[in-house]
Amino acid sequence: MLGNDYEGQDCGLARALEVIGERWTMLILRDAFYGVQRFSDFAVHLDIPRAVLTDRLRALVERGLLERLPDPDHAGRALYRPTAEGRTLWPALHALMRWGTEQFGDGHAARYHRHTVCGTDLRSGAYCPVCDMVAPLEEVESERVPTEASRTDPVSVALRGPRPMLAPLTGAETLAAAGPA
Amino acid sequence: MLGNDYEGQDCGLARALEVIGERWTMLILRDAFYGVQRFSDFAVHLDIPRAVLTDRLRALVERGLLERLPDPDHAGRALYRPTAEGRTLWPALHALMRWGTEQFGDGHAARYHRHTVCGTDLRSGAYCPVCDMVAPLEEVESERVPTEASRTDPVSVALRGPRPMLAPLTGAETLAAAGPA
DNA sequence: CCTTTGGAGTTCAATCACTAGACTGATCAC
DNA sequence: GTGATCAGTCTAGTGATTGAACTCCAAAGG
Repeated sequence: MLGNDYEGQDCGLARALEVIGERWTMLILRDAFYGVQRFSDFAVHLDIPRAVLTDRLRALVERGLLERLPDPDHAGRALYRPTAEGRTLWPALHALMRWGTEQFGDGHAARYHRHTVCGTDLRSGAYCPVCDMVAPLEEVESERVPTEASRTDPVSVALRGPRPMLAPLTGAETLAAAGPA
Repeated sequence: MLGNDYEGQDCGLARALEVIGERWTMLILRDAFYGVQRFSDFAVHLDIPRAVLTDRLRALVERGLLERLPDPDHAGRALYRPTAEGRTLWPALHALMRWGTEQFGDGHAARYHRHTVCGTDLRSGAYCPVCDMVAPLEEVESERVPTEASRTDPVSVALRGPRPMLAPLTGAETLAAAGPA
């Protein structure tokens, strides 16, 4: 959406938006947090034009929020994974996600995020009130409450959970979901 | 940037981005939280094309995040203020702002947000660790640490603070700042 | 070896959004 | 009434996004 820069603005928010404010970028990061790693899985799950996906992934890798590494199972293909720096966006992203579901929660499905070490549902900003800390992605599992309107693509099905955040979507998962209909 | 919708995505994040994901929208809300209320003040502070500002303000009013009311001091002009619903975005916006300043904190100025009832600096998500609560905008004051590179427009100067969030920028403030140079 | 398939892009024309700047109509200070 | 300011609108030019078609490569099947 944005495309670009807010050069006149000397505020952290403007800096943040220059990196993650473009259309699709936050959704790509969200998927990466959920364990999506392959180009084709992002594309299927997001319904995003591939040219845009290519561009956004490249930008995120350039910015150091994702890392691109060769897929051990398929020569010539790449996997995209959140870097440590990228994972620092988790609380902010969670806060936005929560706001969205709270505002429009009626007809839309909710997704729960739980702190695995204590079983507590996270508050806005991925804060665990029991442990008094921001729950890092490695300690979070998520589950989707299904609705009639849920997407049925293999990636959406595989991500219904409950499953740990960051756990890579395996080929078996997406194939099984797509599988013998 | 975005322009629009992510209709296929049944996720709170997508819903949120449909409302506040367009270019400029979050910066407009941020300014509104700081007390900017007049069209011209938004325009001066953001360096935003006026056609876009008109459009975004209209959309935010339509969505119920801002309210538009007649300016008591100037017939025919309007003021824009965050609604209660709009203010629920504060924690998410604060989290993003914090992330931006942390990522690029070196050369760029920081802005502090303090919980006025206890004097504590807020954590990401506007959380006050001392009071164990999210500090609502009404209980927050902010202050800008000035740098050489700071903007010098009247609105930026007036917002340096310390000053309470939501406190309206008066005509006197912006005039005094612009004043006898 | 040859062909086919599917992933991961790239390229392209058409569309849509954003931008800067000129313009308008209303209000206000003088 | 004149000029200035504000809050917009309009318009033309630019840039980003889109969907479809195209390419390149690796692996699988025969």
